[in-house]
Amino acid sequence: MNVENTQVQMRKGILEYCVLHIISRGEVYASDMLDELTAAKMIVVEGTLYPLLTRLKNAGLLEYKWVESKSGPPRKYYTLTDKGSKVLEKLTKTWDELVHSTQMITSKSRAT
Amino acid sequence: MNVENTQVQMRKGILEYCVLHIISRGEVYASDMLDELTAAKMIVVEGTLYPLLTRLKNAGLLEYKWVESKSGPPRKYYTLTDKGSKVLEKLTKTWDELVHSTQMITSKSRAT
DNA sequence: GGCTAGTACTTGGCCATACATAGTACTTTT
DNA sequence: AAAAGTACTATGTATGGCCAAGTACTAGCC
Repeated sequence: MNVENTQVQMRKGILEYCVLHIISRGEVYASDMLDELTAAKMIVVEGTLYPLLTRLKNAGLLEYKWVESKSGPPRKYYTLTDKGSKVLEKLTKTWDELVHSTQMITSKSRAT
Repeated sequence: MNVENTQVQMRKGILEYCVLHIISRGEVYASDMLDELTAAKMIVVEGTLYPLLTRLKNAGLLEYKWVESKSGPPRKYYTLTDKGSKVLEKLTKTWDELVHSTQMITSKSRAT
């Protein structure tokens, strides 16, 4: 057990929420998302993002279409399904509650 | 894959942070922590909390002493070690950054 | 003394996700 | 045709939260 590992654990689940949110704003493909996640300092690597997208797609939250690219192989552009939108709503609520709960606990100061 | 599961995943790591914070405020035993976590709507069950405490203790972040109880078996009262305090500081930073990163992403609205 | 109920803590197994790493497929450049 | 770059796929590992069953101690009761 070390700090780095806990930091990894903290990201679990939250990444899924962020990815759904990014896709909800319009069609994107994986590298776009990686750029945005990296810009927000939400460190993610390919090996994490691609399997996540596949999981979300298999769960019926996403769909994609192939789009030809001018510089390389075709890309999968993702969009949210209705089901995906509903899940995103629930996750937003869950995340807000989690932040709130954590704040309730960590804002208390030492008893004297 | 379902929403409940993601909600469980979101708690990963965060729970550790909350537990360290609670202990940092003074000696407590497991049931006290369960009460506070439940009050903050951070749902936790025994089977999660006890193993977590054991992990943290084995990692040298916590220590405990047995204290006799008037109504049942003796209790383990936990306190933070120096190492535990340092880890708590790092996790506080990590958590704040994570909240900030998530906010950066989820506060963006749909592109038009 | 033996029995039940309640409290506190322990243990083993299951599952899902983040990550590392290696690999496939397509396009462009030289 | 070979090399380089981009996009996506596949496999295996580690970890933490949870469930469920179990152990151990105390108190109250007959």
